[in-house]
Amino acid sequence: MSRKNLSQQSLPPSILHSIVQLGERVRIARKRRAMTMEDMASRMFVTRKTLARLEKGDPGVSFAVFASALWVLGLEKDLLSIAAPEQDKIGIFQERKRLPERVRRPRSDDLDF
Amino acid sequence: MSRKNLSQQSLPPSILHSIVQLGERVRIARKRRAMTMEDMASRMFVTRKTLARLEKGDPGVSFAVFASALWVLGLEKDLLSIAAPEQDKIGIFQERKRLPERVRRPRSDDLDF
DNA sequence: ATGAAATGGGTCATATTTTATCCGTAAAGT
DNA sequence: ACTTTACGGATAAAATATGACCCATTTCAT
Repeated sequence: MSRKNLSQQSLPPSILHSIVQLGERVRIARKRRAMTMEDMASRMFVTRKTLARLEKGDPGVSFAVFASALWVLGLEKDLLSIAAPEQDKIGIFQERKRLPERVRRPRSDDLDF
Repeated sequence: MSRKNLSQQSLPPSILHSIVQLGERVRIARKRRAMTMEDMASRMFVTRKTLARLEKGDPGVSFAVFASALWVLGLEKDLLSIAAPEQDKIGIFQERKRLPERVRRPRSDDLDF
């Protein structure tokens, strides 16, 4: 009903800071490429104001807007450096912790290799 | 008025693919940490359904939701590997191209160093 | 095998984003 | 210096995301 807790409000400050910083980076990259906000926004299929919100670090912009910006800037491959399973130290450690002390031989009939 | 062109519709397939892939990565990281969707969602201050949309690769989820997920997973530092100005090859190249052939000495009175 | 718990999916109400447009200001190029 | 233009801010309307609550199904541990 009331949607009391949107991420925007109770957003950890460190996250908000990261988002603001990413906005600044998008702006820097755009300027380096000598694109106006209008130009870039149209290539992203959004309006100038939406791009402005992104560059300002508004946490409410959709992920698609952010991804589109990276795409227009030619930086879309950066996306896939996020949460890569093979780099996830915590995840790998946790996974190992769940392995059993001793392995049990399967019940002879369901050998799947 | 009509909001004809939302990013969701005219979204380059390669971007959509990246978003879907990121969703899968979030799901993998969550499972590795043995968290239920309900558990993780509550730590993110969102509902289970919103987290489900994220893991499914819905481009419409807000950037805050995505960032919160990374934060809960302990992967928030990954965010800052995106669009880093000092790694932006295209940007650096474009910037250099804009430098003038020859530098002009400033008009003597406005030396700012 | 069995039962509890996790996940998937639908609907409705509401908050928020996004668009479109106008105008003022600041900045850049000539 | 001047003129063009990019940028920033307010508004209203439409589209969408999000939350809350429902139940069905699957998955997991015992």
